Amino acid sequence: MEGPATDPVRYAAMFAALGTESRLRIVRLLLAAHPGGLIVSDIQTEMGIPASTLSHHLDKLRQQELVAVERKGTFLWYRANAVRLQELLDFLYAECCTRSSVVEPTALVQICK
Amino acid sequence: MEGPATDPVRYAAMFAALGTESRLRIVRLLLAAHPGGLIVSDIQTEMGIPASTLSHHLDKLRQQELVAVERKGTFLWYRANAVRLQELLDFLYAECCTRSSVVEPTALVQICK
DNA sequence: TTCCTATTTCTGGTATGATGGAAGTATGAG
DNA sequence: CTCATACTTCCATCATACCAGAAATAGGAA
Repeated sequence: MEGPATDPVRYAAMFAALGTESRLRIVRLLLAAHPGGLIVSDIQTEMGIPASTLSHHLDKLRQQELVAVERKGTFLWYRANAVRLQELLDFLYAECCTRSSVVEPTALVQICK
Repeated sequence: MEGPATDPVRYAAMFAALGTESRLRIVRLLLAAHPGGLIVSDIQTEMGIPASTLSHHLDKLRQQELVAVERKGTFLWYRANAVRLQELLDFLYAECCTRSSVVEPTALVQICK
């Protein structure tokens, strides 16, 4: 019954989850590896941080559903959650565009080729 | 000499600045009032929080340049910073679109009318 | 000047968050 | 079963963030 989550509390929590360099880098890694995803040890190698610290960050990203995880044998595969990222992008875009004319619609599309 | 700020540290800080309900609501208020902006006491009335608390939030948003302030006589007028918001939106979009194919380009444009 | 309003800064208390070593759990191999 | 690997949870520490009353500053009016 959650709905599309128009309430600012959830979006604030999502922004907060992206609000550290470590977690933002993790999301970037997962986006670069999308849709295949990455296993924790590979993320750890890339990040260069202790396993427990990384696990905490992954947990926070998972709480906000910015990433999803699936076990395959011994390994846990993390991947970026496209739906939530799109929601976040839509929210920010709608705020800047619908509520005001801060952002021009055409500006964004050019970025993606 | 700052440049367009492609580094994730700054974007993480910007996300963090939007990562509380209070500050996200403030930005929404300023976007709704764009480009005129609002004075502090009007924001306070809308938010229902103490002046000192509000001032701290505004300071944090200003540090990340998500809002700008200008004094006109006795009043301080705060307004949303279109440039920074656009940068943030572009960053998120570029990550989701260029690095992967998480987000379809067309999906966003429809939102704005 | 004095007074009033607007807003910030000071100060301190409390809570939340980040970090990481150590121990625990889960899965698969042999 | 034992063992090894992958990852998490437990636990503690430290830093940062949030909050808000009180005091200070800035500007304009009289």
